[in-house]
Amino acid sequence: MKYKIIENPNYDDCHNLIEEGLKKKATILLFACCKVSYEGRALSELDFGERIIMMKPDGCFLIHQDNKVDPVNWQPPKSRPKAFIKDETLFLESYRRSPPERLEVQIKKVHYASYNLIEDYEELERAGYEKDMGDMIWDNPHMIEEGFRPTVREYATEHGFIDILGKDADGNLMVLELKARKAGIAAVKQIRRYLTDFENKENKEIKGENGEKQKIRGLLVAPSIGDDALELLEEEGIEFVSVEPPRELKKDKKVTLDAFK
Amino acid sequence: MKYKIIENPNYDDCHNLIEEGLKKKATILLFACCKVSYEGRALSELDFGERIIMMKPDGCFLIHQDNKVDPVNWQPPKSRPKAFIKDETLFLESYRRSPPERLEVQIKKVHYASYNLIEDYEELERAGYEKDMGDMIWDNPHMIEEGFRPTVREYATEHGFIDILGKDADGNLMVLELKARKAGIAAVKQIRRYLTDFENKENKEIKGENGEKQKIRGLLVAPSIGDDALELLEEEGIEFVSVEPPRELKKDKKVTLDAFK
DNA sequence: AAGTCCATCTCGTAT
DNA sequence: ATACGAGGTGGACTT
Repeated sequence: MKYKIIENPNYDDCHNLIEEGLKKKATILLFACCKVSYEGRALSELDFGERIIMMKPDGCFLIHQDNKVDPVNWQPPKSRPKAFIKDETLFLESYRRSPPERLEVQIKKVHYASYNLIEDYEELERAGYEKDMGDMIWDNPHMIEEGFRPTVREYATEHGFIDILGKDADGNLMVLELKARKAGIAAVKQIRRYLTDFENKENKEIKGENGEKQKIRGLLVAPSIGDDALELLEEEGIEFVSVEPPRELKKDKKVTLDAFK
Repeated sequence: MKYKIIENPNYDDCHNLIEEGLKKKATILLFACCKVSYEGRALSELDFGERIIMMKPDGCFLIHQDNKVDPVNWQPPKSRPKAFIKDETLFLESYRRSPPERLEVQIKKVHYASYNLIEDYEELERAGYEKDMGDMIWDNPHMIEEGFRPTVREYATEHGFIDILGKDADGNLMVLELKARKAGIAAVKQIRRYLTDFENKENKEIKGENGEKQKIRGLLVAPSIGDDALELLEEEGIEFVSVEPPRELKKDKKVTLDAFK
């Protein structure tokens, strides 16, 4: 059986269904009037009201009000769920060891409860992220400028990792900072810090292979840039290159899997 | 009626229930096998699998797999939901104007569907946050040190807002950065930037009211600090004060409400 | 509408 | 286990 629903259950029946759902590694759903207490990284109380309660087989515990994307209270994966009856009242509990966190739900009235044996073998395929941009530029450096040769990705500096490091046609060092969304002031400052790292280490002018002088160029690569960020960027002598994050999903993996059927 | 559930519905019946739920401003729940496409700030595809779908009356749209706290796909509040049948298949859609985003769910099989008229007038009461710490220190400055007098909160600098600005018993300027959780390197760097702002503006030594020399002291106030952050902090001459965020819920509001019953 | 910053951020990944 | 950073961050608040 794929799922089980009981409507208007008493505490005992609901308790049994939850226990059964937990044992079967099912996802449990309740529409119930409840009161919620949380203590852990912070502290919270939510007085009685109707909510949707979800308990997933990985230990997640979610309590959703009738608005917002985020649950009003929750516990993360690997938390330990429990249901028990005390003083003739049904309680749900979820406990986490580290950091120590406890969620307690006092149930006043259950409208219905269900457990669901979910079959899902798919993972989300996504595109349009910073990493995708990095892959694309690494494979097509000319989209930054003719003659650009990327040499290192995630180059470690004192202030963090430089997304892409390379050289231009004249052998000047290029420091690329990628952003998959509109770039703000923070991104410009980040490049500034990377450049300072190089200045500190080996002075701004570096000797090239043939002994000629080399510059260090800072580039912000993003689909667009905010006005204030643009202003700061120009002051700092940093360059901006507009690149849209790639919006292509790789279907290759799926084709390969299909071939095994 | 508080809710309505239909089990193993055909597309038409499910479509009708969703339409009815949307019209009644209910929260809709489905346990269904579906395929999900998203295009907007990024791009994603999720092939057929069983999921829990939730549509809230504020326009939220959530698709939950059987793990993780976060939904695998979603739309934020104020998105426009729609259900329609095309090519004898049920589709759900949610559209958002700005930024333009569209979520499309192709339904293969609905195990059950429900709408739920949720009554909930409570809001979460919470404590243990940075703001609570700020309130507490503002009202009890001696917990930082004897003679500390806070003067400004959220003081604007070039690099952001200083949580609390004040003076010590000797009239030296104090820059407080608050963290409600264990402080990391980022917090130390943040204080460093604030101090630099002052150095740039008026040099590190500032004249006091009586012309005597004044120092600027940077303080990191948090329940604890990481080892690497502590190291950096000592190098930078910044001080650390251990303060736990307050963990008291204000119940006054509730008492007042009870009095009206 | 756009920017700023906190969060029980979550979640992945590397150490 | 911890540290670090990205995210369709979300959400509250300010401009």
